[in-house]
Amino acid sequence: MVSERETSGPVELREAVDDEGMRGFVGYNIKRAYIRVQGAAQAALAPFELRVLSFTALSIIGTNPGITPSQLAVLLGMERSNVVAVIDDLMSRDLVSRERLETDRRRFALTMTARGGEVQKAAARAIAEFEGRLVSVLSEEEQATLVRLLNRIEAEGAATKD
Amino acid sequence: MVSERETSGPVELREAVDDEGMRGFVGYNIKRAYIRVQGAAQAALAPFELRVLSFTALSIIGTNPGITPSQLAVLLGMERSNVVAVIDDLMSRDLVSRERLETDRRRFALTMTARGGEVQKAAARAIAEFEGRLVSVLSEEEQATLVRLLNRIEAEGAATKD
DNA sequence: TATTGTTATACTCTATAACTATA
DNA sequence: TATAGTTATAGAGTATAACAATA
Repeated sequence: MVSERETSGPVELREAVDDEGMRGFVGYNIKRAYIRVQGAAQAALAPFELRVLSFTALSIIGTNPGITPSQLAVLLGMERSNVVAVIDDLMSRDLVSRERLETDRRRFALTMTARGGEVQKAAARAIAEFEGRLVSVLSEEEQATLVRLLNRIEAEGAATKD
Repeated sequence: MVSERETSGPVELREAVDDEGMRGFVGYNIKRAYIRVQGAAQAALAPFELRVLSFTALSIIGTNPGITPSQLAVLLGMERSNVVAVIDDLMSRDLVSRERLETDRRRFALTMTARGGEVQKAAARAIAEFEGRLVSVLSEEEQATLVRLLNRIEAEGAATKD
């Protein structure tokens, strides 16, 4: 059994360190790139007082008028219970409104307000601009390739899990 | 000014919903793929009672013997203060050990123990297996392309930020 | 009985501020 | 004065369990 230190003598400061050992994991590389893009999105959304999650919820409600909180939870990949606060926040700022379904009074139909549409549109432009500063190091074709490869991994993950 | 609902009459359940409106953002696609791969890594590490962050720290210490907590924090992309608990956990389980630097007694040199090396090796195999179930939908060449494209975005983010 | 929205709660992850010991 | 490690704390993000209203 080897001991914890291979060499003996005084311990010296290691000036150069790196994460090369982790780069073999595809997931690690995805994570690192994700952190950068997430940071850019947060910075872009800050002036609108929106978080990435809130913006995503707002956008999905906008393109899916009448969506219920439960359906939204599935798309956001989170529990129903955690969607409540997101919707409450968007409603309190008049970005989203809701209405009970007459056919099933347990459910609510969510819709984006006119004000919500304006905010969403401006926020989307801001994200595209900030994200573009990073992503534009890739050509349009490379961006399309990247998204296609990522989507295949995501789809396989869904297939494995569900 | 348009009203919140374009159509009038009773609200009906929208059976089909989707997130197509978000797919135009490269970051959204990165995030969704990341969630899948992160989930696979968590599942792979569960038997070892390691979290993704702990495994990453353990691996980096293993390939950078003598690294200090501050240097580790930089590589992990987090604050020094949050590294403390990670190191404490790894040390309490005899996966990592530390020793004060004689040249600067404020700093600690971190090293992986023999036991840590065994656990890291087994955990790395488990992650590679679980991650492989997702990533193997891509050819080796496609995987390399994916990593290369992600790394360029990450590098641009670092350049923009730092 | 089952489902939708909701509340309460806890745990993880992360950032900030302040402390200590060393430099 | 400045830096390394540490502690305390707070804010997001997320999961689980239990409840009321409705089906």
